[in-house]
Amino acid sequence: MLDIRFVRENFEEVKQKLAKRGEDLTDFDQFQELDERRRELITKTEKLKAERNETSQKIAEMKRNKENADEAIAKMRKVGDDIKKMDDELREVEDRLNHIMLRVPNIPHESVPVGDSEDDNVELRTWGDKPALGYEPKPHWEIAAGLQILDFERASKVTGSRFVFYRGLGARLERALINFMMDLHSDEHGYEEMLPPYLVNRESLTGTGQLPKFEEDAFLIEEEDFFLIPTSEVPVTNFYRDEILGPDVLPKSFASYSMNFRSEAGSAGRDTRGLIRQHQFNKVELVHFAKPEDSYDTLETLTGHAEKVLQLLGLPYRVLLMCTADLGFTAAKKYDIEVWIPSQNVYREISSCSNFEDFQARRANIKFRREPNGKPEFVHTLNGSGLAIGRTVAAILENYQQEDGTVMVPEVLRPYMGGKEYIK
RNA sequence: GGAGGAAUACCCAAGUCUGGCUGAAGGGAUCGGUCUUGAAAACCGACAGGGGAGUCAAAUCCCGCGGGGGUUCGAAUCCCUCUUCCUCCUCCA
Repeated sequence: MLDIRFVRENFEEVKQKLAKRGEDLTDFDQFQELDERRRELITKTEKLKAERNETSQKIAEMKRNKENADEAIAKMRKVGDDIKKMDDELREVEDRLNHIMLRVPNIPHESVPVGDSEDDNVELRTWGDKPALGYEPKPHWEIAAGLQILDFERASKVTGSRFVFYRGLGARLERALINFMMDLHSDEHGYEEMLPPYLVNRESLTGTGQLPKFEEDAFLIEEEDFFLIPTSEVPVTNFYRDEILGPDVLPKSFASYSMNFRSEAGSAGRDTRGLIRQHQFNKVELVHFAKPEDSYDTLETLTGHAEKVLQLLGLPYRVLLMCTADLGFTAAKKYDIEVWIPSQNVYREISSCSNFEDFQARRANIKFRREPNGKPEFVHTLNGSGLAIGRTVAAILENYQQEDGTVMVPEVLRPYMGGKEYIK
């Protein structure tokens, strides 16, 4: 959520910046009117409340002195009615204002390139050599079928499309990657390890920005009004919701492994085969809470941590700076890391590292103090995948495939795979 | 799932029955000071915060006793509702 004061004082500038994202701003135009009406009602109603408080004290005094207070009481009854009416209108105005503000996306950072589509994203760097296979690379689902390590068919029988059974060394590889990444981030990169709840309430999804605008993307347990998490970002960022962190807490970073659940509404027909787009997938997520002046340095560090995983696994990748059109709702700046997928001859997103500045902190009400008795300020939140496990498995199967149908195990994973050099 | 109990400030805790000088007692922690070579102890002092309206900035005012409603001239206190926690029973990995 944007700072309402900032929006009030810089309305045209904000509008202009949001327009760069291609936002529909018809509702946003009501902001000024509602904001003004709100403050007008607050002023009036507070004046009456002050009068009521004062007179109530007098009534109490009169009662103690056994004097007659009927006249004052009658007068206050009328004032009470007026307050109630105005408070009702105020509530309605605030609801409408809130409705608008919760749907306004973040303002892009000045270093973000303006663009109309994903074609305007900027490739910053590439890493690694694409494997020279000397034959037509097989897609990972074919490799997996040959090795009997993934079973999509039985998963559709048991559940439905976009689900999968991992079996044998496939399951072992998935588990190895989770452990490898969690060890790397907690032992080498200084993250505190975390295992979060997989179900969260509405407030949490609102805090990180998935609600109210993107409810159809999440799975809902209607009975309890709980949502399956689409990413650890949601529970871990909301870990500090409605809190004021002491001076010694920041910077704080968590590495969280979780299963993630996404409805993939609107993605029908895309990536229907293989591990790329599943309703359920494992991911190690890196979440940072930073002081405002540090958050852009933190974004670089965070991105480096995600890249490190790919480097150690020996998987070729590139890093993109996302343009204004491809930023997503909550980010002020975002890097995507894309891994090389030989069978498709393209790079595919495997990590997304974002700085939300205080956008999520405002929604989730997460603050910190610089001094023990200092004024609370909003923290900056960031997160990035470190990495999406399913897509990493796909990348390993394809980049490490051998002509005989087996797959070499990247060296760093062998200790996690019982020393095995090949999946065969 | 059944039966009870509880939620007050950073922590503990009185106040709730019986609504009104409660501007929420008291203790601990914390911070500042005295003392000390330094520290502890003791003593002295500070200690509701947070949000909002307002203003150049203030002053001032509003809200606030788990969340949300309600009753009343007036609510920590009465009513409704939700959430969380605790005890016992039942069930369970």
